[in-house]
Amino acid sequence: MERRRDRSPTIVDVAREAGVSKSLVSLAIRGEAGVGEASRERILDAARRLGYRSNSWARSLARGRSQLVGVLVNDLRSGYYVDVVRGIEDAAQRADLRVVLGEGRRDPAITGARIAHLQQLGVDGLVVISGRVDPQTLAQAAALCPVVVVGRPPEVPVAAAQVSNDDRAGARLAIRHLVALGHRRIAHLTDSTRPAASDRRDAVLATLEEFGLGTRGRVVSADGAGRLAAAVAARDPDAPTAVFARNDRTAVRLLGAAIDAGLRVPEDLSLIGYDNTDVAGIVRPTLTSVDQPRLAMGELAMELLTELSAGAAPRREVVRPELVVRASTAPAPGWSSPGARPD
Amino acid sequence: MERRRDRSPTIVDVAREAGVSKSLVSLAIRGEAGVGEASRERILDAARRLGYRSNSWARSLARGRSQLVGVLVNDLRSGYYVDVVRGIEDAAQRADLRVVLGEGRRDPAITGARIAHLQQLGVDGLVVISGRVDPQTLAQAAALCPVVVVGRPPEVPVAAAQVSNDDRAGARLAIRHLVALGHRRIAHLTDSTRPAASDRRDAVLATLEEFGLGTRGRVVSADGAGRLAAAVAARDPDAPTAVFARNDRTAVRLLGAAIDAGLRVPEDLSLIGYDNTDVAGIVRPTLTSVDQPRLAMGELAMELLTELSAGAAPRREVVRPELVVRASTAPAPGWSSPGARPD
DNA sequence: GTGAAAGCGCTAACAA
DNA sequence: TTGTTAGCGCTTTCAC
Repeated sequence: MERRRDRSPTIVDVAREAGVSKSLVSLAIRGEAGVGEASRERILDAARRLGYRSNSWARSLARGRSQLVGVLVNDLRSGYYVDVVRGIEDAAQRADLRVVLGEGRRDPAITGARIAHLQQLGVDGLVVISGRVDPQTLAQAAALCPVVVVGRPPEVPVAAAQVSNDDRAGARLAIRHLVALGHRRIAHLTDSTRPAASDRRDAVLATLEEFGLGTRGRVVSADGAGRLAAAVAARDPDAPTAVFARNDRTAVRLLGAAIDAGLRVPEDLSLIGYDNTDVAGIVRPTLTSVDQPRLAMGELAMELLTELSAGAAPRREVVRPELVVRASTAPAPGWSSPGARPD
Repeated sequence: MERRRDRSPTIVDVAREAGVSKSLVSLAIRGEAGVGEASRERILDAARRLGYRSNSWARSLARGRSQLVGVLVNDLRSGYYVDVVRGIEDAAQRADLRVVLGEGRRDPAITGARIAHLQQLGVDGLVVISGRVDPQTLAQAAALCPVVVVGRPPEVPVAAAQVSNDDRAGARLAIRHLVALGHRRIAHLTDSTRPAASDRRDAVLATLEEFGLGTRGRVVSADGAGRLAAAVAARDPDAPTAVFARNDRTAVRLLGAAIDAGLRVPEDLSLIGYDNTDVAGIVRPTLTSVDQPRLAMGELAMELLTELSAGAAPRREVVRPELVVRASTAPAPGWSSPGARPD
């Protein structure tokens, strides 16, 4: 009963062609020890002649694993995720694993569906790079296979490992940089209450307080970017001279609004983003931003995944962000020499 | 011989629990007809109780296909590819297929490896969205499963279907727009000789010629963006007043160089990109760009793939680009009223 | 070093 | 409507 007229060759065909048993072919093809030099030669040769291609469905079925790691990213348009993925891919390659990718499109429902799909595929492990994933989705996923979370979703199952950056430290870097430049009215532009965002916000307020710079009205919703720019343009005495946005996306949107409002950046308004994505180097002025070591985070994620698969307890790693100073930040208007550095 | 201590339940377990045979379970779970209402109920119930999850390796192995379509994109950072993927995913969902994604990182070698990997996975079909793929790679791929190419690699195997946009038409749109704005010295910024790029270039030159606007020195290499900006800034009488770049990436790089050189865009220099990616709306001034209907192209690709899988002959579809006018193009310096439109 | 045989979990023909 | 059985292509004991 041949299903397909010209089925592709199997180890049985190779075995017949080489005049050996199929078990030997299996060993030879995987490069296992315990095959005579002569047989090995004949087998590999026969395989080549026949154009043999190993069937991964059968292999996975027989071995009970696939050598596949699934990676779910929140949004492919953001260079942030893509860089983490590359870190993962590089590490995976070294571990002789293959990566399959899925995108959640910033939607928890789609994210859940894609995660289910990846697990359906039979991945040996899963890396979820998204803050937009329901705790329940994540818990279910972690029950099925090793899971590493990169970033900070609302909740991380106890069984899962995690890689994240120190958001409080990152926010402090940004605020201290602005204070050092003489800024006194500093606003934080944010639109989210998820852990990363709220930590950044808390750290902003704490740091402002530390410097005795009132915190009232210093947190602005991201959709108020236009109003904020207008206020600065109108020389509102309460308007900030510098803004730290929760990420580059938000910062770039404000930059657009500021330019549209006729402001000069950084002369009239300094601006800092977060994530140091490629767009930060593309816009003008180029954007000062807090950098997360994305490639390293990806590689770290694979490391944690490997540990988990080996049965180790899940670890949580926090990496340190760094400030990358570009052209969007300058001394506050009227600020001359920066006496003692505030830090 | 149990390999894993707590192996997950199989149809056999479900069958035992429901007191029926495993074939009936198989039918019931897939929702096939020919299962008694009572049995179906009992089976699904048992499956739920046991937490049964169908094993896709076994299913694929038994059925000879995976319901998977592989998608290879050139570069995930570009919104262009991502949008095409979304079109594909939407169409795939309707056809009850799942998408697995791979990235070629703008490198033919990596692209080849990823394509091989996707086929190793046993995809039923493959969509390659990349101009950066070797003819040989593509030919090998097309020999293994149905392949649809989106875009214009150097060569497309006869067995493969293709979706592309009319690059000549797109280039004409751009040039005509600039001519209509009174520009007479128009340059084309390009750095590639692959089919799409060279068609755009040819169409640019042909269109300039059509309008009697000399073509000498009108094609500038992309890495000459800085020099070009400098020439404009120096008021070189030969310098262009408008530039059509081969894509948004290149256009945005030139925009940066222009701003860095102290130029005002579009007052001193008009600028058009190609692809209408998200970055076009993000930079300031916003970028006029030639739009390819990416979502539709993705859906079309899935359509062609379905046809191919059904045994139809491969088709080549060419879609029409459109010009999206934004803020980076303005009348040429000294140009007053645009008499009769040149088109 | 090599071969025989029993699975892996599922589908699909065929019988009942 | 339901059960039986023979694969799908590979891995992995266990004999030889």
